[in-house]
Amino acid sequence: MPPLPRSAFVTSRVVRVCLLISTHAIPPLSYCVPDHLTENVRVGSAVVAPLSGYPRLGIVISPDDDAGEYDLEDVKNVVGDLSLSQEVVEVCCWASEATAVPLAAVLRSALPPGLRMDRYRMLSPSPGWPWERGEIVARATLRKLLGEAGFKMAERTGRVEPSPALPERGTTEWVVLKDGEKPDLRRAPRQRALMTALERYPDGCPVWSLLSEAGAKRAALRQLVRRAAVRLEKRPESAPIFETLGEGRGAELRPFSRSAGRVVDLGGTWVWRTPAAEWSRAVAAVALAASEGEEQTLVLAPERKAVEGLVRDLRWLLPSGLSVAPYHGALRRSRGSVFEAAREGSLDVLVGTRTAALLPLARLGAVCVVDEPNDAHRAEPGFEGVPIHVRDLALRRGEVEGAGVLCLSPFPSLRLYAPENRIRELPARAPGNWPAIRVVDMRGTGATFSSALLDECRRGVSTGGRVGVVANRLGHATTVYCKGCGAQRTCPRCDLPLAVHGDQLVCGRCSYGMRTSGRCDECGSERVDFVGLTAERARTDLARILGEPVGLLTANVREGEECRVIVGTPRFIHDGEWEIVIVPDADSLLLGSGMGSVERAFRVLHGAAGSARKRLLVQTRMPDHYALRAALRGDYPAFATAELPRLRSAGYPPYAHLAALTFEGPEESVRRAVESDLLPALEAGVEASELTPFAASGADPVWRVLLRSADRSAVSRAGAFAARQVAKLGKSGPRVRVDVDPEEV
DNA sequence: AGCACGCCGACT
DNA sequence: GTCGGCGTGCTC
Repeated sequence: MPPLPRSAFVTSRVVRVCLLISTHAIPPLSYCVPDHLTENVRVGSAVVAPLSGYPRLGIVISPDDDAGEYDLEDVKNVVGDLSLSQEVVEVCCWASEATAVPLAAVLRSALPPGLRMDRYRMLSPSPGWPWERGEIVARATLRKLLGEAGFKMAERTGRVEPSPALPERGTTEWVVLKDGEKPDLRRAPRQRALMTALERYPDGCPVWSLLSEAGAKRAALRQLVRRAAVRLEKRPESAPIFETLGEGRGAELRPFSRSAGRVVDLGGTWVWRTPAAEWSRAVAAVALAASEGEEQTLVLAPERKAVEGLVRDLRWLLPSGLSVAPYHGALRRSRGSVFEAAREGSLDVLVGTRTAALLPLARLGAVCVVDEPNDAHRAEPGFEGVPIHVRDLALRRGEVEGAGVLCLSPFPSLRLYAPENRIRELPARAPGNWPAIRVVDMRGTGATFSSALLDECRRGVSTGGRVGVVANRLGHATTVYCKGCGAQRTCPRCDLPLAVHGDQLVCGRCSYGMRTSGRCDECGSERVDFVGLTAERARTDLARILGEPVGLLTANVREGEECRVIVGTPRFIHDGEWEIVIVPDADSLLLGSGMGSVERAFRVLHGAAGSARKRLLVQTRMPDHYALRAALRGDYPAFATAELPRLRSAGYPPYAHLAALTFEGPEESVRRAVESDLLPALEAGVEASELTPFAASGADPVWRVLLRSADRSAVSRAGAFAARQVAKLGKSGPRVRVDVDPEEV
């Protein structure tokens, strides 16, 4: 059972408030709590507090009993509907420290997104103003009628104060069945599917939901409107909170309930190596176990699509009487009501993307991180969201809120799985099917495609099966290796693969650089080449040789989906169903220069095997590579045992922590910021790489410094320090992005 | 001397 | 985020 919550009410007269101004320049400030507010102010409360005489919004982050001899201002008011839980505040404070992101920015991501921060409450209107006391008015309206100076005066004198509003409800288009004669739909299967689905909803159904349920396009619906079988109408957007519908389907969850029960009953962090096909049932079992103890479950999935799939599955898997809601960016305005339901405790299961990781839940019982190693679980630094992997937030939340945390993946990230983390493991579940494996040794061949590969494609095509060809991700840093012997250019100091930056080979760890040379150091061959077969090239070459159209599936391109042979990036091949899967260039995966590239290679190969029904063919010049061998056997523990010591000796997470500082600006200013400000200020135990030029995207050159330490908080402190220094230089100075423990360097 | 402008630090 | 203080540099 989770521990009882500590008393959240603040007894002290002074509290520390983090104003919601995202800058490194304003630390949390102390304010007095006036008597009439003591009942309402607690850790997590959203309050109005003055800064330079202006009322601002902030979150109470702690009591402050020993607040020096300061002449403190009073907290002006408490904003209802917005407060966070004490536990979420604690996790936010930790996340701010861990990521070097201002606390205000982290707190914002725990508040409902789409919050209208430009709303003001009319406290005491001047005579003649067209507003009533208590009315909510937009800032723009106030400015227009009062003028800039008049508005500021109104703020200063306390006639208005900020009062953020939850996003207003929008409207949704609904389909309603019309009375009367049904049209003849014998030759219109799509329309028929729509009608059958719609008959289950006598009161109508939102268009988007009906279309996805019936698997139909808008065109089919339009036909039905024309035939007067249905009509469309706008209705106020309803909260996307769904009742569960499962009846007597408990049998499907039974194989999972024992493990799920352990997570919920014992708490703590768990990994469960489970194939993707079972995630919905595993999550449902956890949610069911939590709901039996009257607790809520937070499910975190990497993308919107995965969220929606899980919501759909959970509706049917969980017994009726529970509620499930999705939460992701695309839901826009309707997120407000989900936020509210989660916070007040009326929602049983919330399934969301990383934007939901910090959402306050009244009685959090379990957190599930679905597809744990997926990079999409982490926001890119500099974009919306806190640049930290959801798994790290979930672990911390579980600890603070006394909730069980379950990470699901057939191959958890090693930074999670490392035994030093003392994370418990549930009995792994084997994939239902493992294909026959064929490894083609490409040593001594200059060809891209072996005859075995081409035979396999032809066989697949002739027997009517689908063939999936895994190509590498596009635009990733490549390395250089010898096509004769398979030897790779490595850093003489670190023995890690060198990455290509223009005509330079650069070590991602120590910034050692050398020029590319055309000859192999090992065998003298001149067949030194860039690693990496791009998806487009694989597609055109294969199509030419096979004399057969070949499809292409990547994040940006979807072409020829009906083809028998399809080249795709790992994600799209893993999600598909294939008779035969081919990895034509395993080496570019195994030889990647990044710290996680071997781990990623393992996942791509393991995942490729998992998505092949009959056969997996892999071309390589390193047939004995430990990661390749372990992946093709589906042996994750063997891989972890081999790879973890490598991570340790290379000084990568979880054994050491990195902060990647990316500066943008003229060389001189960047050098000054790094060499005279940052480097002398580094704590003992934090080492810095040299300042290296980095691929520039805009007008200004981009530079990168890596900080490394065994102590995670030391690198993030250094990162925050750099951010503060650069913030002081203002617009004229360089810009910096801090990425603590990036998934990739 | 008097004023515009920009940088810097304080604000609790 | 917003303001005021202060230095610089230019003008009357």
